[in-house]
Amino acid sequence: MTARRRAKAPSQADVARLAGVSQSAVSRVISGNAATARIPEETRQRVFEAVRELGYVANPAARAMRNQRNDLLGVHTFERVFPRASEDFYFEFLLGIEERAEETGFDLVLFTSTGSGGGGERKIYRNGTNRLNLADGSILLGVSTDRGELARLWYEGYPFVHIGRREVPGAEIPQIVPDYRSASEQIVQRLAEHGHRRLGYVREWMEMEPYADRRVGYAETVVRLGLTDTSPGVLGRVGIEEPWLDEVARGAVTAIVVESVRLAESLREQLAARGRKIPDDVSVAVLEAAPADLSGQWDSLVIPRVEIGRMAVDRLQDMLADPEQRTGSLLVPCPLVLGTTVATVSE
Amino acid sequence: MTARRRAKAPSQADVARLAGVSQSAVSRVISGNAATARIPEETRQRVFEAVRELGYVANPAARAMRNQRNDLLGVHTFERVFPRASEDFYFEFLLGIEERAEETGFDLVLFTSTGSGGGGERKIYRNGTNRLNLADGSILLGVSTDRGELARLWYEGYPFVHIGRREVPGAEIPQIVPDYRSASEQIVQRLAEHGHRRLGYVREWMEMEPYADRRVGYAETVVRLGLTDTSPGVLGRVGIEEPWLDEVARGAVTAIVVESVRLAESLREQLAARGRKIPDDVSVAVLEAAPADLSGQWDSLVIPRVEIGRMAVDRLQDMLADPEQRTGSLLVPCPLVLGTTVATVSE
DNA sequence: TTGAAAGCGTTACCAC
DNA sequence: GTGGTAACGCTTTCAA
Repeated sequence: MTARRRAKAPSQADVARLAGVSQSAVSRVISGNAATARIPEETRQRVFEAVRELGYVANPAARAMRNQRNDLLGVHTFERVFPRASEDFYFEFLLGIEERAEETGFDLVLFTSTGSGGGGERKIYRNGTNRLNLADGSILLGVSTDRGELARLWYEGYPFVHIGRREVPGAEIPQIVPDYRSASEQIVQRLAEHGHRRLGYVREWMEMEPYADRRVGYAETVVRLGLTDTSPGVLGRVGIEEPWLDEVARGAVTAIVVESVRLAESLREQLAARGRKIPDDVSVAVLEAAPADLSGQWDSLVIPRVEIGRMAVDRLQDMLADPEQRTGSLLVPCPLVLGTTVATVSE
Repeated sequence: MTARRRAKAPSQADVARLAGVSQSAVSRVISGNAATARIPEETRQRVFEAVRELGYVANPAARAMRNQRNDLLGVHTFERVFPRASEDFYFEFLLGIEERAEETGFDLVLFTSTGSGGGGERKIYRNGTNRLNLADGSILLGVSTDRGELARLWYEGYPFVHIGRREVPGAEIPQIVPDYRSASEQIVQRLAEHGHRRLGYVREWMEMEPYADRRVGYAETVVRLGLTDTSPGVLGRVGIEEPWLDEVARGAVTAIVVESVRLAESLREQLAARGRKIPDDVSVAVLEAAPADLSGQWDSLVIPRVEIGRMAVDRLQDMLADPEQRTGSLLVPCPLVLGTTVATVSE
């Protein structure tokens, strides 16, 4: 047995010739609903026999061209999907996307070619052509700095969903968005319930929407509950400042809300250097998903990534089924994680 | 600004009409090598202007049909790519595949639709049609129980590479194979160098090729170096048997080679229950990649998964470039990991 | 019930 | 240099 030299894949025409029927008959037997034009059993058999003999398989490109669809869902990440760093941001989204794609009978295209080559940011449009077009619709995820691309994509009417919030002026991009704002509200509320009235806020350097949401949720709730916050972070200053830390050590605030685990860890260290402990002296809550580690579990929140991936697939398929559904986003609740870093205020 | 209702994507014909040139001119300007048929700068400009105005983007299906290629690499896994279990078998292969695909400008199709729906085994052929065809060529990975599918795929001349060894009678499937045989040889050799002469072998229940390779490598080297093995495992009996363990505890063997971490852990426990410690009383080496854990690092081997993924992409692209290269596999060395579970024989 | 033929959007060949 | 045109493989309409 030797492999056939991939000469020319047999076409329906070949099958038709062998079976002694017309090409359209072959098409109808193979993919057409045999119901529409009932083919006599005997003809069907002849066709199937020829198919088997020739090893015919449909040419997907031709099908796609004719049908104007693919059953292909695109996944575009603005950074590499599988980063080498173990801190694997996309993985869980992909988990959900794959699960749901499998369940609904779609294949997935990972747009990797669009890379600029050097591992930098990936672009959707490259020399005028848009690879995403290959798929019926796409799920976009990651940090896109170039909003113009998103706007253009949306304007052109290409069906896509964005995972994570991204505002683009003039375009109502359908998004699946973790509800950081409400999660932040709940966290502040919980701190208040534990008797905390003087809070602090530590922000990351990023200015992306997900952070904006957290900040709005925090700030609003502080005001609504009549709490106070005079920390540098709430004014827009990034990171942890020394003079403020000294004030914290002196008891200026009883609870701190931090945007990331990274900053929270750093905060813990610097407080320790001043002889202050979490949560005995200061309570701390983190506004992102935080794994439990050696020193306990941060009070934090859950980002239901798998579920978000699944929702994105469903949302996209709704769009494909009904082009009217071109806009409309989904807000996904982020449950709180009760950890060991928030205590009732002692005073 | 409101999104265009995805009416009909503009085609080259539309562009040609607007620019007042022929359709073939448009094609040449856009994708044809402008060198072949030098287009005057002024014509090019007109075309580009029309492209911009219409928001034209090439139709990939038509291109694929015409060019008989896609620049799409398929990835077919016989099980779900992203398993929910954290023990993520495919992940590192994918890492390498993605890296290399990006570097070489190919996109990736993940064939998820071929699932039987229930999370069971995925099939390549379903009701006569072969989804893999969508991609220029594919990388297959995982445990395929149905060798007939592989044989058919190969016979039909579809370009693919298999990650991991899989023998299919009559088909010379190109494979990227971790060299377990040679790794096993080296491990036995190393045990011999540490003075071990009476060895034992513990095997998994699986009968797949990768295990066969390990067993051959082990058995051959035991014979070649004049060592002895009278363990149940070397005779083909699966797992760890009680009576044999008792013999081990009595000193019947000084070193044991185990096919998996799972079995090695179990072995450690059962030896401990008999008051025997690794490596003080018995040395143990594992024939798979073993993470360091609390009780130290198993003497084991490295499976260079990322590298294997990258090699698979390259191998596949060689096949695409030159259809003569339809056969030919690559053996990838698995370096040894020197751990803490092999000691020099004390007697 | 079956077949002929048009058309999907692209590229490449061959005249002009 | 440029434009017509055939061809890629498929589905579907329209006749027979």
